[in-house]
Amino acid sequence: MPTIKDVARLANVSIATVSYVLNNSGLVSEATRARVLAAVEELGYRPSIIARSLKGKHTHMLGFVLSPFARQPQDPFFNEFLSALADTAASFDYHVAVTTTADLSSERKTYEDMVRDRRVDGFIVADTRPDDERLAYLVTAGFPFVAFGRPANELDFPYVDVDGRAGVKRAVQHLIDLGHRRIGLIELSPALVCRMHRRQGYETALQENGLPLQPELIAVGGLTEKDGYLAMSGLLDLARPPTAVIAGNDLMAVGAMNAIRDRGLAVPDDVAIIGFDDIPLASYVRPTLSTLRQDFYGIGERLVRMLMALLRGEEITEPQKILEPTLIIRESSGGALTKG
Amino acid sequence: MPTIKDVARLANVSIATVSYVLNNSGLVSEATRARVLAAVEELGYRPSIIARSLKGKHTHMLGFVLSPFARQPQDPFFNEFLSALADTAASFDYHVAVTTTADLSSERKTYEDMVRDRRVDGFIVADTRPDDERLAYLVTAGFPFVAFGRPANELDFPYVDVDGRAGVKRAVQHLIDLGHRRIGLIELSPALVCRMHRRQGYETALQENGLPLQPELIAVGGLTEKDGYLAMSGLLDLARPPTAVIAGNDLMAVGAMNAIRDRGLAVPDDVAIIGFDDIPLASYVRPTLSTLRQDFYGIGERLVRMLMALLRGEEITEPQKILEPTLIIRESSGGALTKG
DNA sequence: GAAGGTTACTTAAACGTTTAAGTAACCCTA
DNA sequence: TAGGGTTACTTAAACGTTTAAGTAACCTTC
Repeated sequence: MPTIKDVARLANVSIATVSYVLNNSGLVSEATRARVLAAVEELGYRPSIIARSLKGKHTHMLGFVLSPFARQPQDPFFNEFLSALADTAASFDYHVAVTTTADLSSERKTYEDMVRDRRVDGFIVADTRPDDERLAYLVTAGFPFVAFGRPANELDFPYVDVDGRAGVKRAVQHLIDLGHRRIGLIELSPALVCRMHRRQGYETALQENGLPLQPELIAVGGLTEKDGYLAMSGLLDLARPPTAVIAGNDLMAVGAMNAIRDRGLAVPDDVAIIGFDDIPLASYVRPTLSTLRQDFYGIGERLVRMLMALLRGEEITEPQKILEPTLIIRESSGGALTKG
Repeated sequence: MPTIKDVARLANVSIATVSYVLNNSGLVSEATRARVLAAVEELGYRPSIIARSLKGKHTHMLGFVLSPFARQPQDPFFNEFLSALADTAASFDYHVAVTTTADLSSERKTYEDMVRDRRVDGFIVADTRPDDERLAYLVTAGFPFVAFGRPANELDFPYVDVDGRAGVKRAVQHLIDLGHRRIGLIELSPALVCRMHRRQGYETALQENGLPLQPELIAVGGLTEKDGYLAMSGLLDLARPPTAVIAGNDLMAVGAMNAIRDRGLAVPDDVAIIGFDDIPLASYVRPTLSTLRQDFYGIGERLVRMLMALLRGEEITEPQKILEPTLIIRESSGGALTKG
């Protein structure tokens, strides 16, 4: 591996001159510049990022810590989002360091360690939570980061979020338009900030249509297919079960569909279902799942751009960006069938 | 951020002594060691990995490059495998740098860049291919790496692979035992080494049971659900379609099931299906999918352990490890129904 | 009681960069 | 023609570690 010294020797200049040429700083004559560049080419020289990092104060690394939530193997969020992070980071000559945490209690320590070890220049944090220790730590430590998801409190940082309120409201409206009057909600885990906004969308839609809010139609869900299965079973046990249900994510929606089928009922004829996310599974499952689409790739891309601006001290164009999810109507909501 | 100098000053020793204490090398008296450790504690000192990396020759980073194959959002391989890499690396105080490549042509360059920039100490390469440029490059460059998958040629490197031959053979035997005589195969992409072994398993099983090899029952597949759908459609167009089909992976198996259903036929009554991988989708889909399970998490874990041994110059216990996939019998093969 | 060994340190160089400060040559300008 | 400015470099320090080499004190051993 050639170093800057080898280049300097070959070009017959000092290492400082080589550095100036490479960084386009300082005053270097055209002739010398050409000689240095030729030497660089001949030796196949690449500056050591490590030496650069030691001198400057950046590592050219972005951190992404997998939370116990996102780590569920069936969650394709992971895949699309991470691809976006890596792709976009690469376009800035950055890389993404991925770490995991076994449990929530060690999560804060993981962030602290990465900060103290100066492993990364900034973080991308996903799935904001109420009382989010990660956000609290990073804000007080003054360490650069961006988040997928809003804060639950008054913490100030750049983020991208999806408008769960508007999304769920539109989904409920769609079901009401189809004639449904008893609409259930299988909620996301209370550990996620976005649960609150979705609940608001649900309540607002009912209210605007003059429908009563019936607490028994709101089931505590979670994250997994099993959570959805159990929540739906509970709703079906009611004296008057809902005729349509919105689930907090697609995984739970699929679980709900299985629960309905296992009772000998049909989707969407007996119960219509709408999910959230538009994971690939949504179009594989039969009946295909109506859902609210989040563009994970686009969100990841936008987050990295924001973080890069932050690191460079540039102005962030839209430091708090809310994106609308798209209602994708497939078979499970009955809308496509009724119309077509 | 305190440095080793601050610790040395506080403990009233030289920085060399601090370093010796921290690395458990050199001779340091108990009293001095205790004083240094106290100073470290008081200041909350952490050694700079960057400085360490500059001195030593390692970055404490492992590289994983997402190939255009693995990057398909619906491929849950990604998720489980990467979690394993990150988890296991963390247990060695290592991190995983994830990079993507837009297309195959730029892939080699991505590896070269990471090597030349000394970004990582070693690589984990997934999904070996015939004429694999990545392997060829890393072997000739003498850069440490381990692979998920065997080489197609005589290249020598440590790897973990799944015995696709034995797996498919067992699956075919299972179908034969259920009475099937016309068994089809939807192959994986020819760009993957493992396709060949699976084909061998298919052919061997037919042969051992005295069944003829009928080339028209072998369909060129690919990787995605769509590939499976198209391949199955082709098989169903035959004058005498197969009564059972093995697919190269679960995604294609699901595609095949949808193709069967869209013709008004039933799984497993008209055509039995067995997939490969046991992705989470396999148990969500109805009928649930019989498949050959690969333990992606376990494989990732094993690979990192091998790579760490390689980096430390230790002996690798089993440098070429072949694992048996497990045949998981669910509804789509008809076996469970017949028996139960 | 001097030679040699051990113990417990310190000094200083090195890793590969960046960059402030120094310098020498040249060209203006008054 | 001395003083000052510009140009085009070089020198050397610094970033935070590791580690070979040096050193001084003490302990053996014969």
